Amino acid sequence: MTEHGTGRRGQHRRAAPTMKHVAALAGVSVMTVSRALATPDRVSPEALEKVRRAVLQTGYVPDRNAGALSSQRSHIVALTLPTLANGNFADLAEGISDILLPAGYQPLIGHSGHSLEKEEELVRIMLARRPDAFVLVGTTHSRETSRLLHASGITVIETWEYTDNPVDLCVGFSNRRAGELAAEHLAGLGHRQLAAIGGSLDDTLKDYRGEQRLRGFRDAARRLGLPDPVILREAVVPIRHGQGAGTMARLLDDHPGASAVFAISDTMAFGAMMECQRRGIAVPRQLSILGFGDFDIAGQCLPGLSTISVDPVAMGRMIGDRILERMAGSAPRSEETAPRIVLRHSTSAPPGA
Amino acid sequence: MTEHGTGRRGQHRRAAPTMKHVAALAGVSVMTVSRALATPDRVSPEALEKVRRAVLQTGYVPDRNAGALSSQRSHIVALTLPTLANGNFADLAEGISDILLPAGYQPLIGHSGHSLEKEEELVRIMLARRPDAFVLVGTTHSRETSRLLHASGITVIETWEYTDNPVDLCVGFSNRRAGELAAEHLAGLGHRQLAAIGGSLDDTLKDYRGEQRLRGFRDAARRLGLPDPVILREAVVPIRHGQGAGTMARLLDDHPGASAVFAISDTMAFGAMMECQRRGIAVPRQLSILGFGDFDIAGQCLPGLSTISVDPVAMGRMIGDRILERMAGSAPRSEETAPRIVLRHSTSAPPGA
DNA sequence: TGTCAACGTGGTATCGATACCATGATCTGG
DNA sequence: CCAGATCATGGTATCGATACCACGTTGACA
Repeated sequence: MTEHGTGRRGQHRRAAPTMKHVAALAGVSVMTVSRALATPDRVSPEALEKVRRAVLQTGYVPDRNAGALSSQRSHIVALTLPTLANGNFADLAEGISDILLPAGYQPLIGHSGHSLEKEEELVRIMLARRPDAFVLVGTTHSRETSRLLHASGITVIETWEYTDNPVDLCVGFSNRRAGELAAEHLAGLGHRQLAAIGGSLDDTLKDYRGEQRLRGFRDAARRLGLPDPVILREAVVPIRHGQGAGTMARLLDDHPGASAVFAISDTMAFGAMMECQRRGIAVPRQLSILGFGDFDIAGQCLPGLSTISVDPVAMGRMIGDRILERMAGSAPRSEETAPRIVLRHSTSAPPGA
Repeated sequence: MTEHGTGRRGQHRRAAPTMKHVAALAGVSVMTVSRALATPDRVSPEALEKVRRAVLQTGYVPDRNAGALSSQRSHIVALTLPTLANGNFADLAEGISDILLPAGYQPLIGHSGHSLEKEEELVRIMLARRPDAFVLVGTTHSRETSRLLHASGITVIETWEYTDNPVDLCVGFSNRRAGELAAEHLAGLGHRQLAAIGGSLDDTLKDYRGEQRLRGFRDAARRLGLPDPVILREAVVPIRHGQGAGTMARLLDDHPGASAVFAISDTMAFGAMMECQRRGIAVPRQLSILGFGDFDIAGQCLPGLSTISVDPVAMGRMIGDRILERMAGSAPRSEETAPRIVLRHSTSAPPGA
């Protein structure tokens, strides 16, 4: 009687215990078990205790996929990141998890390698798990990605970049504003000839958000009456293997006039600093360097790297909160967060000032 | 007719299209649709074409959870990492994904924050999704974790640390061996008084694998006839916020005799190098520093950090391959991978040599 | 030309849970 | 003391897919 019925479905691996097993052991119906686990206050204390014991004894873990099928709520939240190997995105994911896991939601993480095609593929695969919400990094997506998400009819949250016209909801900062902030900070220190180093524009691996930062940087410089910044780009996406050293070398060789450099990411900024060290250029006395991202390394290197922080953990938590609100039936609003300067010791007034 | 039956289950959000919708549109049965998607070669070309068109038109994405319930194979692989904010683990996850995703498996990633209690909680939550396989980092788990995994009867792969007695399968390296390698390298350069810096032994956040490395380091030094290495530990888990600078300062103050330092992670090694730079101690001329992990930063800093690499991407792919083999019915074997030294410029012969 | 295998297709039961409804027991109030 | 509400519980249908079986068609071969 405690064995499963016909066993027709072939010889699978030893099956995990089901609610039916627990119910039989506890001497109650499966419905009572279901309620005991989901809404304990609607079950008598005695029944609850019997169920509790049976669960412990069997090592029962409910099958949430089956539950999802029945209730039409999977309690899964999909999350597509460009890559895991970037502290900021990892932090974002951890922030989201911190909020969602205790609330009974399971984050499902994927990485697209900065490619819109891979993102689309990923979205398709993840939609097959019927998430209750979908978090996307960035606001640039393929046409088909948008169509799929729209057809699925689920909550979509775009992040890492603020937009006034989100697909659905948006929690993010303005990359353009981050760039402006960088220019304003450097100009405020007295620098006039600015420079910036960023990622390239390969066809398939565009760094959309980095470009936004560069644009904001240039526009702010113009607005402040400075000459147009020198802007150099590397041949690859800057995060990870883009060290910035090569670009910095080009900058130093070809544009010796610049007294301050904004790097599109801390990784590049660090590489740039190393190139300076190699050449015996003192940072910040001879050259100021400003990064972006506030990665761990920014606080550890010498001199400490001044950078722009967007607090990804906080952003992740905000996203988690928005999702829970939406799941609870309320209508949360999009939110723009503010990037802020973290001052350390890699920026100062220009040499002759 | 194309509308769903009773609609009894309340007013949900706009529902995603189902196989029934596709079947109706294509003018075939749901079984034919199912086969068209799963085993196209068992369906006539005409039917296949009709289904294909209907799928495109509806934007249909199959519900893999429902499929999993029916077929008893979820095509989910659970993966518990200590943290995402560690390049090595992120690489491991990407390596696994690279293999599994194209094969139709979905990695489900969680992070335990180095805590066995959180790992257990995570395992429980992930088991609720009925993964076909479970990948765990490390070989130390709570009693209940082991019980749950055992009761579930699924494939378990332990990694990041090799053991002869795995729960099920193991793909990893010997942390002890990594430590030995470090001592052998430094001894081979002519160093006699070695030192090592590592993570602390808090009660809940033990760095088990780091301790193994330290043990291997000490044992190898003894075996080589060197005096016992000085071993200092930080008060927190070394990765991420453990910069190593403080420990290095203690080492320089209290044990000036050591000419070479092995750091339990590149993060600490980098902090140690910065402390040396701060004090004007030349690396490697006055002091050799050897790291572990071959993080990106090791190749970027000055001098380049000599370190021990365990090639996490390759390990991840190996894990993915093992899982696929197991799923295909064969019986893959555990595998021990070999850590190897990556020589850069932070280690050399000791000062007086 | 008849027999049998292979092939393409559809019907039905089922996976493990929850929604909804029905039932009987207990409680509350006039 | 009984009507109506509340509570605890169980039975049944169902979520969206696949496993298994059954059937009709076609083609190969003797």
